[in-house]
Amino acid sequence: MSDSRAVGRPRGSSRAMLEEAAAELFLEQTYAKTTVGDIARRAGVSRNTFFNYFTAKSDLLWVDVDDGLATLPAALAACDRSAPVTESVRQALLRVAAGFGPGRVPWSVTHDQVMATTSELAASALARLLVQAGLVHEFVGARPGHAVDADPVGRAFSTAVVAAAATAAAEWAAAGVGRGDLGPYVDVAISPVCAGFATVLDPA
Amino acid sequence: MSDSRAVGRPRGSSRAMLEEAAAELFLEQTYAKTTVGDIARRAGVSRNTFFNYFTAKSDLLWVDVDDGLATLPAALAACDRSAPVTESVRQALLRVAAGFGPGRVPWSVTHDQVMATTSELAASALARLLVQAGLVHEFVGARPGHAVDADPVGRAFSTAVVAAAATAAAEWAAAGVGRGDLGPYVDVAISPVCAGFATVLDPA
DNA sequence: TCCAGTTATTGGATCGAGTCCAATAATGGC
DNA sequence: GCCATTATTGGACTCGATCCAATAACTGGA
Repeated sequence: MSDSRAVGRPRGSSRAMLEEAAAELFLEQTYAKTTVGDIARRAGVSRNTFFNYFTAKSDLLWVDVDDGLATLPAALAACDRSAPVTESVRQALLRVAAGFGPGRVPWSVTHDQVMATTSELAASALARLLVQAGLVHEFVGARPGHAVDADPVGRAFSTAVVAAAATAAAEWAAAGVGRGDLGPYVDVAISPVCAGFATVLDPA
Repeated sequence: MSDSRAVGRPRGSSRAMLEEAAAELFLEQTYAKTTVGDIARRAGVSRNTFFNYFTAKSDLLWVDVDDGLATLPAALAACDRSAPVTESVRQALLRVAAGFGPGRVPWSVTHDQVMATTSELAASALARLLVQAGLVHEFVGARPGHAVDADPVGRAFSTAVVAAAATAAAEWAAAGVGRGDLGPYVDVAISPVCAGFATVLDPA
């Protein structure tokens, strides 16, 4: 799991450079009015190099979010396996949410300018949502004692709980200065979902 | 609310023509490999004319879905206002789902070929999901006795329940031949969500 | 019949995201 | 110095989407 970057031409650029350049430009102009070419130029690299680091321009809106979301698998794995599934998922999501304090608000949601980019943002948003829901569903399905025929229910739960959490995150970000931590927002949003599915998913 | 198409040059083409042309091409080639130009050519119109009828190529994946979703406002309005909110929403969604029988499976979900188009489909999918969630949320918020400070909860409920319904629809479509009506799928998926939020949203 | 207003259709130009490929640069190991 | 490996680059290309000006087809009225 080490670098394994001992051979070949060393990178002359970095993700961070591009992220910084993009952040500047998104402030100066809008997200929409900033082209990939602009970002690459300011970062001092070729347009193609940009696509060596990011698969899409919209990735830049999610750098912070993706960092946070990356902790979900670990949070799920660290759960007490004797607790009810819904409770485990709830705690895992809260743990992920705990990673976001008032100061750490991702690009995708803060600046209203960005929000104008509805369609492109929607695409990238759902992509992430589905990935997280998939992780949760995998976790739910792996629990011993989980009935196979309850799978549709598990999938519904996974999607619903992640969607609720995402909604909470959106409200938190929109709350502006004075929003506290993300945790409480998520708690309020996902607890009813977990409670509702508890009777169906958790062994009697 | 009548035609009001008495003046001006009459349309030489129609949405239906383009939809048919697209359906043929999606079968022959993939969705991905079919360009807007292809569709327009087969329909016998200009490429620009296509964009007079549809705002995006992806709209074609959702013609059936959009028809069905259009009935949601009416279904919500027709609800018994004395019943608990969560129950009203549940019934409204089930009524919308009832519009989809085994024979009526929309393009967006049936053919696996289409599913390959993840990103473009995701964009259009979330757009629709958010619209429906917005409608539900509006409905929930308009209920008398709905506490204003419960608004975040209402929003979480709206998003979660719509997401669960969408998941159910996806499973239903993926079930292949022999899938029955959409109703039962949706019922199983959204009932726990409604139950979970009932204690929080419905007046004690 | 001619004209004005209205709407539909069209061609052409333009932009920008994303992909592909072949050439080249910079490293480490031999 | 040669080789395998990896990063970077330029260029060409496709395609979705937008914009604009021109034109076609209809209406009603003078």
